[in-house]
Amino acid sequence: MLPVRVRFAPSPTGPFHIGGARSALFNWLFARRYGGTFIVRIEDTDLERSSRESEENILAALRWLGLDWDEGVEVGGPCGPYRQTERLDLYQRYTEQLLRQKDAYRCYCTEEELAAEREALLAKGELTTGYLGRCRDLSPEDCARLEAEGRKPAIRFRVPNNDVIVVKDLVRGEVNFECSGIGDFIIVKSDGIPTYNYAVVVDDHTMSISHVIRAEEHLSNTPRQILLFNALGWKPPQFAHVSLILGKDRSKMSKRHGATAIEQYQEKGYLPGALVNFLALLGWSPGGEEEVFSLEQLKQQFSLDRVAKSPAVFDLDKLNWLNGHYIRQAPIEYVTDLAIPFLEKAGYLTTPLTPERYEWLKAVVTLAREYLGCLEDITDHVGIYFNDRVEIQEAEAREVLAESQVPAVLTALRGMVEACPELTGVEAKAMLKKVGKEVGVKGKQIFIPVRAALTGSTHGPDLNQVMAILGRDKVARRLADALANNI
RNA sequence: GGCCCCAUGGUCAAGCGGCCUAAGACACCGCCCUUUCACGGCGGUAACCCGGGUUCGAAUCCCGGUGGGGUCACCA
Repeated sequence: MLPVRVRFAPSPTGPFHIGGARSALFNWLFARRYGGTFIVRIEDTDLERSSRESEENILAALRWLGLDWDEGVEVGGPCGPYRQTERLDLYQRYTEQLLRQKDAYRCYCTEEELAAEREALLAKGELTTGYLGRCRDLSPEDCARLEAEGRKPAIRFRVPNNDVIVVKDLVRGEVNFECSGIGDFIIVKSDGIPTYNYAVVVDDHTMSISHVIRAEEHLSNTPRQILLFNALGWKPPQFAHVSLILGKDRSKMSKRHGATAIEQYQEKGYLPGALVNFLALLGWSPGGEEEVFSLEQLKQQFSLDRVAKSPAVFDLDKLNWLNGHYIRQAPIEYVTDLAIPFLEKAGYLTTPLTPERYEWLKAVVTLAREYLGCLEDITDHVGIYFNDRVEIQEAEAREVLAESQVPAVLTALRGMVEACPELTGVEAKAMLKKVGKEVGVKGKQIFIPVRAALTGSTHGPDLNQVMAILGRDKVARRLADALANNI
């Protein structure tokens, strides 16, 4: 078997899409699983829309996800350059070959003419399938005349008439396409830049790509590419077309379905490991009952024959669950560090933090992370620790505070707290117990009002820990406020 | 519309002719744990798109229908 060489070949024309990330992941996993090479190539032949900025975004996102590449932009390699606009002379060489072989020809039709032609056919009720072939058999004299008019030719590939192209796909099996349904397509635009279908073939061959793993939207392009491979006398790589990621309404995932850019998930506080785990399970399954996998585990198990053929709906609920799981499992310092920017942005915090403050923050995050689907949500759960005054969150809290035993409970507790130099969780627990004895009430009658007085809510994390985090002074003051009916 | 792909619970999915009175996960519901909420544990509701074949036997194979999706650019 040939050495495995796979590539991820994004076009840097916008934010890095979740679907692109999954393609990248599958390629990376495949390379790592079989000891192959993972290549990143930039397909920037759309001069209008491509930008260095979005190229850098994509590369940064790849690194953030933990997907490193062996060859490609920035790292170099033996098959470079890895940006298509830097390989123009290469394409030109093969264009000349195709022209010479008469597998390609110059087309002088303008975009306007083609659009008009298409419209005319549509008006007659005939749906078009590709180019009609006006310039297919131009004589050298015709070409000279057209060029004298100032027309710049594009170059089209001459699709043979009655052939059938068979795509042997590793996930879909054999897929047949009639050439009659294809129509001569442009391989070099009139500005001399190759089109996607052409550049991809030259690059995949010259980079010795063994497997092309990409989204299903490219399946119908594949026969064109195979035609090109054949005309150039090259052996096509193996193909594997992975089904698309769909939005809730079952159409291709797009902006209107919510966040589609990797960057957005990063900004909301999703952990790269969780995202990778989630994406891997979208369209691929290891078969067992386990759902949580590290990148390391994934790369040991991944295989194309367990890739599903049917499209998958992006389920945010499941992502949130998985991400929450990662947030709860990860080392507390890691999660704390990731949470800091969100807390800063919410105005709860200013950095740098003193070591004491950082330790305190870790305790806050420890309690808060139990509730999180993503880090962004942490700000909804920490107000009680940062705010100066307590705000009643629910009517029930107010009702609880109005109960008859409450003044005695709060007064007793307040006395104990004020007499205590440093309030720890252990001490808080002991105090609450003692309050019960002194006042002669127990259980809920103590805990719920104390919680309400301290946090404005009747539920929340472990009360002892909450008290320890608030500290002696804040607890004492809040108890006093509650006693004075001041909240 | 032409061409192509796909079809198991609301969602992700296991299943690759008998082990299926169909796994697991998310979501949902109940119970337990707990001072409360969450986490966690236990349990529950819920699916083979339809119609024909093939076969002793079909969720699994074949054909047709229906439904969904993709693609038909001098975008990738």
